Amino acid sequence: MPELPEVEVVRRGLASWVRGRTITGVDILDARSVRRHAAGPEDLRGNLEGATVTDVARRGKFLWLPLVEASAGSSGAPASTGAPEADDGVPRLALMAHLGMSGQLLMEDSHLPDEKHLKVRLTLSPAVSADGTPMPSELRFVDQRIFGGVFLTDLLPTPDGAPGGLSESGLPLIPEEAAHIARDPLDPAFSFDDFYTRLRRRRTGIKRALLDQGLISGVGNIYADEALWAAKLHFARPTDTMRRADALRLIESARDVMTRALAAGGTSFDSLYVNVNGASGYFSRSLNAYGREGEPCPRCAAAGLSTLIRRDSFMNRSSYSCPVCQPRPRNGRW
DNA sequence: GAAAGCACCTGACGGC
DNA sequence: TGCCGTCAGGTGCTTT
Repeated sequence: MPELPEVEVVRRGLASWVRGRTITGVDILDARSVRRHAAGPEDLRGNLEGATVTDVARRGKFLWLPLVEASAGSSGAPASTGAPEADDGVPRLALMAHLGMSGQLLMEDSHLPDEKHLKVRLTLSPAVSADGTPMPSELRFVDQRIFGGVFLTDLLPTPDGAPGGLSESGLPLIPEEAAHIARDPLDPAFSFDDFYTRLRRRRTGIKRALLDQGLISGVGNIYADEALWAAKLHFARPTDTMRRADALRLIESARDVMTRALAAGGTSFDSLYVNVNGASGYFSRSLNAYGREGEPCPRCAAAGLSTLIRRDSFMNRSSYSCPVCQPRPRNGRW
């Protein structure tokens, strides 16, 4: 299941394949995967055909391809988003993608058979690699559970003038649909002070806050559990009791676990997450708490204790923690 | 306005 | 063998 490291692996993989290429064909095989494009599949197709991809950017788990449209009037396609037409090479539109639970963005040659859950296919203009070999001609969006999708959105200037997301170009542009998403711990523009100030204003538990993409992005259930385990914090710890040192330790833990996951190519439990070349990551082997119910807590084991990781139901999903390292409060005091 | 609950969705898996 | 229920979980919408 893709979280921030997995999406970043995909972004880096895609960047080398699609920058500067023009979309020459669009096949929408399942309208449910483009349901967030309010104007419908035909409008999406009309706007994409002839557009050129300038970059691949990401904020949190949202990924987008900034687009320079074909010259005004050449395609006859309506500009459904209302973005001003311009011919200055600056992208005004972006193709947004969210992988949801099971989405994949794959670069493949056209002769390869369609995947069982292929939803959208973009055919790209021919290009060759630095070594002269032809690049794959298709960008495919594959999604088994259909929690993800692709849609078109306007690009807006960022309020602070900082890059809208991680990308090679670093343009200060952000898709309208991602403007509410906070920056993630790996983003150079992430502000711990801002995060901590907003965290203290919340009246909820720390894990629920970690999963709120408007407060901090990129953290999903897996890395929330791993970061909380590393920081020795219980998932239900009230946010307004979080000391600055607690919050700092938590953010550094999240940053550390996601950096290591990124280096390992992401976390894969099954075939639902793969990179743009279809390969799985290896970080699941390095998880300390998530998915390890009934197994010894590594930290307790190192101290000679035989504590077992427990699983609790939380927010209609599972939460894994160590009852000794991450204790519940005593007498209501944290 | 903020927090919490729920629907969406498909495949794997266990129990009968 | 086949059916049914449960589980997995990110996001947006609805309810409180």
